[in-house]
Amino acid sequence: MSKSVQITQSLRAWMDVFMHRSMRGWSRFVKTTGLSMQQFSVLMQLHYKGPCGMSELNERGHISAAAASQLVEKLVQSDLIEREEDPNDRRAKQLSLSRKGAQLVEQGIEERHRWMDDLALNISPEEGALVVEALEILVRAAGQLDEKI
Amino acid sequence: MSKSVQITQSLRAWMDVFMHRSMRGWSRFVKTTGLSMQQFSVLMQLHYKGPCGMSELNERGHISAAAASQLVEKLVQSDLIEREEDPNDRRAKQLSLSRKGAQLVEQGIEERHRWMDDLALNISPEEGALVVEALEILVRAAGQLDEKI
DNA sequence: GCATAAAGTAAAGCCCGCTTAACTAAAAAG
DNA sequence: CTTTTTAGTTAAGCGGGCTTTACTTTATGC
Repeated sequence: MSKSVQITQSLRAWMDVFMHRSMRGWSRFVKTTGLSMQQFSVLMQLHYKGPCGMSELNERGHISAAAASQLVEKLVQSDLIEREEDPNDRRAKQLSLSRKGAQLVEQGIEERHRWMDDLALNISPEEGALVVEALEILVRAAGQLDEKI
Repeated sequence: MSKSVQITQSLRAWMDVFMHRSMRGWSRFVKTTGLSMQQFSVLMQLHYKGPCGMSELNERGHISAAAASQLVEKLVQSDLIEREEDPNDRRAKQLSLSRKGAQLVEQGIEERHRWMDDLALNISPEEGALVVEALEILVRAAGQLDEKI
């Protein structure tokens, strides 16, 4: 078996294990919040990409402006995000996470991270060094991939 | 920084990169199929766990029997799964992927694997050996985690 | 300045997926 | 053999989320 095929296969095997676990945990968590996936992904977006206007939201989420407006309305009602007028363009709104929204996102991330932590406990220190090195390589490679797009 | 904290942090960093990429790709793919997430997850379940009856479906999916029945009905209509009477218990049904359903699942998995393959291209052979070794450790550790539950 | 474009909202309507409740058919229990 | 339980379906109804259309308000182009 060639080197590159071997890498590919290892990555695929790991992906299968990983996806299965994390997807299940994730959708379970989102369910407990009472929010829809869409709603939660708006929160995640605000967390990772920072505050933005309505238009960014509907473009990135591939939904209509009206849909985005209604989505946001609910999140504002639930006190999870804040919607303020943009001082530079009074038509536009600035959306940002409220304290409560930020906490919820943090909690979700924590949730996702939990089994990573459990996993770490099943790895010996010697193996750990190897794993750390390998993951750094992977994260770097993933970054290079993004640049190329 | 202690060894175990370092492992944890590397795992978390990788998870963030990985989840972001794969979730986005996945939901995009599912959208192209025209199926809902629920519907697709039934297909995935049949793929990974093999044929099963209706009751397994609603228990595993945390939905009512009625919901499962309707879900399955649509998938049968779309010719993605097959529903046959269980010869041993004529009340029960055996659900299995149709040829078309299996192809769709394969396609979805292929889709998920694609960027793993691109990633492999950004890794040198020397790094690759390290990565392969590390991923094997991780898959094994994940397996041990499952056993403990 | 006036027409046009852009940002967002409101309302009406549609489709989807879920739930409950009632039902059929078969198996198990007694 | 009758009763009860189990597997699954059907139908009615609700709510969510989306779209379209119409509208308001603000900015931009000529």
